[in-house]
Amino acid sequence: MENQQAAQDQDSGTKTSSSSSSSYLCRQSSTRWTPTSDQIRILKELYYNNGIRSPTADQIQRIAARLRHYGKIEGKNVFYWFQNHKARERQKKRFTPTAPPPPPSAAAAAAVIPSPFSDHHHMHVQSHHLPYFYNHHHQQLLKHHGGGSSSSSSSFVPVGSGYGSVAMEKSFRECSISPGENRFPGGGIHNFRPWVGVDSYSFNKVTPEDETPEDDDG
Amino acid sequence: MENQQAAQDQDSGTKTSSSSSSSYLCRQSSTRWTPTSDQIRILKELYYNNGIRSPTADQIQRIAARLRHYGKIEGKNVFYWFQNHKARERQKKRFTPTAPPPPPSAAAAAAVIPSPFSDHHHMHVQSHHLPYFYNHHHQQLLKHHGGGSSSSSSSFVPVGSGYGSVAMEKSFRECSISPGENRFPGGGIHNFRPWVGVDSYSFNKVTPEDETPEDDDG
DNA sequence: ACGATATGAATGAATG
DNA sequence: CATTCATTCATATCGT
Repeated sequence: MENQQAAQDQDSGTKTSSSSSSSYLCRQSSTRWTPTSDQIRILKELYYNNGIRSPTADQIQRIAARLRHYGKIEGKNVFYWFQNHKARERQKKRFTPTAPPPPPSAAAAAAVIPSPFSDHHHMHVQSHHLPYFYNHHHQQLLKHHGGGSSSSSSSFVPVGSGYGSVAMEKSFRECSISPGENRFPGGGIHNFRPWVGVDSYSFNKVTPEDETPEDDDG
Repeated sequence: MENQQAAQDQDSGTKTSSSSSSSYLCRQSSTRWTPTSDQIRILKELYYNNGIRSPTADQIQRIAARLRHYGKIEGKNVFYWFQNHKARERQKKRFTPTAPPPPPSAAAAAAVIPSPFSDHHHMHVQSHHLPYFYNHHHQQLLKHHGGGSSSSSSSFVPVGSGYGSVAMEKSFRECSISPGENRFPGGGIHNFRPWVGVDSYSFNKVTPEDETPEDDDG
């Protein structure tokens, strides 16, 4: 799963199909980050072996810097990856009431815990035909270098220096095309994206549980 | 919906037989979940009659438990089904720019409900309903996910409301993070993105092709 | 058999 | 952190 195409996205690497003679010009220049196999491998290692679930800003920077050797990647990609990975694991656990793990109160249990849901990932090269024809545009991302923080963590200790708890509240997460003096006062304000502001809806999830599982809906 | 047939029942997907041995080395998870007619019927009932679009983990368990009576099913299947169903319906709506009389009231939402009772798609009936062209350019609708009703009540709820008034505007995504001068105060705890920090001074590109930030692990 | 479509599955990204 | 959306891949099935 964690590997669908694993294309080289650091450059305009044209994905060449190594199966059919048809010249499929698969697009990989999507807007989203397409992690490479190596990146996935490292991320998983950090996740399972190191037990990193919610890396701090410091860790994210370093991880992104390291993963950049294998392809274009930004800090936010790392952040999202961990967020998603953790969230999905939890989510899958919620879906399946099978084996509710009792809290062993052991925080050091950072072992390789496979997903109770599907720990297999397909390893193919997605060399198929084009699903449909689509016009792609080139979304060239800005190129920025990574920070050169020499913390030199050991091979096993967490990459983090122990920043503390990152609350990571709601902040505007992206797009700063307008290079203004966007400084954030220490008062603690919630920044909203200037280009959006119509997401307010009156409805809210009621989380109903009054569903009769027998014949109410039938 | 090229519905297959209710044959596999609780047994695993043995209906595939994998007659055509493709050159693909990986068959992923083999047979994916093939919902039975009863399962689909119930799912659609829950979707249309009950207005469940995004069931909570709690409901997913219950639904899966109930549907398991008609065949092997897991929580993830229910989850994916609702996710996909909702997404596809929205997708179809998106790709219908012609002759869609704009239903002003929520009553129109009920109009789009294709009568789950009469619409037994046991075989391949009603399979052709939309040409389903895929010539979508990168124009997306405004993100306004307000379909979080998930009302499991037996009462009929006007689901689907909120898809009418869309401005069809989208801002650029993936604008990279170059905030410019915005740097976070040392004592700041609010609104800081872990993935940024090094980009703060990215305005002054010192190394355009920098690749080796440091050695954290090695 | 091939192509197209329908649809399950996966995941990056975003919001609340 | 939970939930949702958008996009894409994978594949079963049908139409030709």
